[in-house]
Amino acid sequence: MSMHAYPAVSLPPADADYTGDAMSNAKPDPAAHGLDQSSLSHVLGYQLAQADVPVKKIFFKYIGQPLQLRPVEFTILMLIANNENVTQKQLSQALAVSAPNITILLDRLAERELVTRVRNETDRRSQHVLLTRKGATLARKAHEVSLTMEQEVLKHLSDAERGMLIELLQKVARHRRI
Amino acid sequence: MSMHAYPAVSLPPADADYTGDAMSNAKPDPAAHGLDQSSLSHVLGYQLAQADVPVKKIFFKYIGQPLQLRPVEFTILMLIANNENVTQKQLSQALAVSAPNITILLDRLAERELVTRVRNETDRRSQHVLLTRKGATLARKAHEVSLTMEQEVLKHLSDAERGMLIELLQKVARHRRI
DNA sequence: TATTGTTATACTCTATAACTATA
DNA sequence: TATAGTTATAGAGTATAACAATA
Repeated sequence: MSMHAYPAVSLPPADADYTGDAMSNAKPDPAAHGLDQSSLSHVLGYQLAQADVPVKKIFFKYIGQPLQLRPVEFTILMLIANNENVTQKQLSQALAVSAPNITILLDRLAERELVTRVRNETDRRSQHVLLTRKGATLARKAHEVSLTMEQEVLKHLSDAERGMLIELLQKVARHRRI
Repeated sequence: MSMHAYPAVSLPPADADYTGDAMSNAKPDPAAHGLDQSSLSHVLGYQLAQADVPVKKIFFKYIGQPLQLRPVEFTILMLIANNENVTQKQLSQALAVSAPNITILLDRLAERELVTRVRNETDRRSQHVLLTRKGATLARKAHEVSLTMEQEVLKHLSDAERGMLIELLQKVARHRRI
């Protein structure tokens, strides 16, 4: 009656019969705050959420605070910067953010004069979203900072581990294609 | 000032700088929805959000809907089930959820008669959170289902890859200080 | 004075429906 | 009739401050 479908590697904390006392572990997870998390160690969603805590904190330190950008806003700027004539519909689909939410997000960015909307003349229902000069400058800065930020996020991982982590996450994300 | 999660985004191309590894033969995906997302491929928070999309979807199918538990509620039940005399403060820290939010979450679980609070007699400021009989039954069921759920979440990964992914996420989570 | 937990408040994200303007 | 985008609204999540009880 094994709890884990996959083989234990070096770090995972406990096995199926582990019932008590998280502190008896040689390397207790600091994130656990002394709690036994063995019944959650196989739950990917839990591990994603735990990993997201320091990642968000570091994002806020490097980009959120200094550049006044939330993650979704940062992502939108990156996508607009790298895609000519992107429409709101495309952003909505690519970001899996509802159309009303995209409207509100772009309203806010437009109010800060970071983006503008230009009506698509070949199909006047849609609009192209563009960076202003100010927006392009901020996007460039944000991308630059993101490179430094990732060094802190992943500083305890080797280059091979970083690549492996990204690749495995993308493999999981591939489910979304369904 | 609240930070909202990275948006759910479709797959970006694989990291071009990653020199590869025998463990995975993943190849770059065609840009989703015709958008170039390469400027985000190195951003871990973005990759976490992507992976979280199918993970959440499958969670709701297996646990969220059938057992009427949101992810944070599921997690709380698991932690209470495996930790005697856990306090709200411990839950708050372990889950990185604010104290007021823990209060509200436990209020809701208590209203469903899944948990009870018992004043700690040695330090009457704190309370121990316990599962009721009904809560223990639900927690057992939820844990059982979570094992099946993970098989679907990770069905595209080999056993070695699953272990590696969990291990790497825990390594990132270890950044947490507090 | 500090800590545990609660209450109150405000702001954000999300989901949905209804609306417009175009096609 | 279908699509792109907007507006309106309600629900849920979370952050913060102020507060109570206890240490």
